[in-house]
Amino acid sequence: MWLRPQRTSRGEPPLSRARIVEAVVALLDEEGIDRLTMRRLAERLAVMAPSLYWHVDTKDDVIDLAVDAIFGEAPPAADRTGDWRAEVTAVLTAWRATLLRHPWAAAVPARRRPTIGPHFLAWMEMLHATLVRAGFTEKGLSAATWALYNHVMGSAASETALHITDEERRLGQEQLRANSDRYPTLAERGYLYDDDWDGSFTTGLGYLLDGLEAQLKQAP
Amino acid sequence: MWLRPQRTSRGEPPLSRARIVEAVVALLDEEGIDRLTMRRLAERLAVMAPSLYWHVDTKDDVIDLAVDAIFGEAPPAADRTGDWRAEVTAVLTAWRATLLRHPWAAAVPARRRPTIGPHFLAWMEMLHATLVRAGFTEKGLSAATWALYNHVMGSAASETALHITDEERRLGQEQLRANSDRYPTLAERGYLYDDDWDGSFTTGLGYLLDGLEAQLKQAP
DNA sequence: TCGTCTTCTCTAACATAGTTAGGCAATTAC
DNA sequence: GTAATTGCCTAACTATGTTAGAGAAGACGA
Repeated sequence: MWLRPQRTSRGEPPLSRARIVEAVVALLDEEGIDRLTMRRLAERLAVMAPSLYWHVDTKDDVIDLAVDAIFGEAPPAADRTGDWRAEVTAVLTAWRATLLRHPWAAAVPARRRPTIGPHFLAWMEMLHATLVRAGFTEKGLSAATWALYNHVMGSAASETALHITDEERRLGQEQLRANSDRYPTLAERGYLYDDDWDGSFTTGLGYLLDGLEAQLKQAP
Repeated sequence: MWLRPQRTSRGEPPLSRARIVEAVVALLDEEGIDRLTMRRLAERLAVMAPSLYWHVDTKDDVIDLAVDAIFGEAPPAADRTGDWRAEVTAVLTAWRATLLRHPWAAAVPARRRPTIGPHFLAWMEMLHATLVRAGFTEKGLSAATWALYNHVMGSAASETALHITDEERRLGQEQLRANSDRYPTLAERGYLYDDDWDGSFTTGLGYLLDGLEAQLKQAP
């Protein structure tokens, strides 16, 4: 008994959901989602893995908490300029920045249940409210929301998942050229040739907003 | 020796990469990606798990093969009507149908390396070529490709991942209403309220195409 | 025809994972 | 002061991806 280390003398605060969340985000940022294990997470908290299960039900819960946590870092700004295009752009740009700060995050929702954490919902509320004020209703609102949602999430997911090295890019180009009969356009222009993700996001968002604006003017 | 069953007398064709691909797609379709294990896949082929590794390097390879295989089922149609909007719509609609036939597929690329299987590349070539014929070049082409890519993949991923039961939807609505001060718009209109995925896809695609068309007319 | 080589599957096993059971100290509640 | 609760621990179970190495069947050359 006397040989065992005293728990409270470790100097660190006891385990708590908040500390777990903090630790898992740090772990994901530093090592990526493949290296997230309950044991590694526990180690970071100077605790044994099963202890985590007192505060959390499953590993999936931990991931859900992590995703919601990053959306809580920078709550959506709410400057109602009256210019809905600018507002949507601002929301989505900040949204995207959050996802890129935590490159593991964009891929998570695609594979799992709907994200319904409070912080994420705040962003969704922001986007939704802006579109409602812009004049969208019913099906148009739904389609606009999903299109914009897919654009942010998709572009962030693409950017973070599709990173390849120069060597891989070179090899890919080689393969394409070797099969230029099957892929003439790709062989000529390249595939995954463009690294200007910011530009693609912004330009693509512009396309979408142009289309949305036209829709609004047509049926207001 | 004589007691052991003879291998070739099992009546089934021997293991091959093609048979593995066929089996993994069936397994994924029937049981989903969470239930894909090398042992279960092997069982389906009346083989022990380690035997698979003669034909395949890792489990990820198997998944890559599966994804590419489904894109080979229905090779992209190539009716060049001259109407690029109709052509893009046709390609993306078929693309989406493929993803929805195999609900596990849309989530895969988001998490992994770029898809560069031959069948998938054929679809990408189709989309790319259509946009090139429509008049897109350089940055605009890249942005258009990614925007459309994200729209198909994203909408299919959303549709297949975000399915919730009526009970869950009811509970979610309840939660939102209980917090209607934080989420006024969502509480009123609902979140995940709309099941018209087809409609959202088509309408959203319309927005995008409108925006793309405007861009083309502006700077041809 | 014999032996050797290649091909392919098997058995056995390892390391790592998520998760559960149950114990035990510290703290809190009465 | 005793009893209940909290919250962490050790030990262990099951599942999974993957490797090592044995061995059978056929191919192939002498």
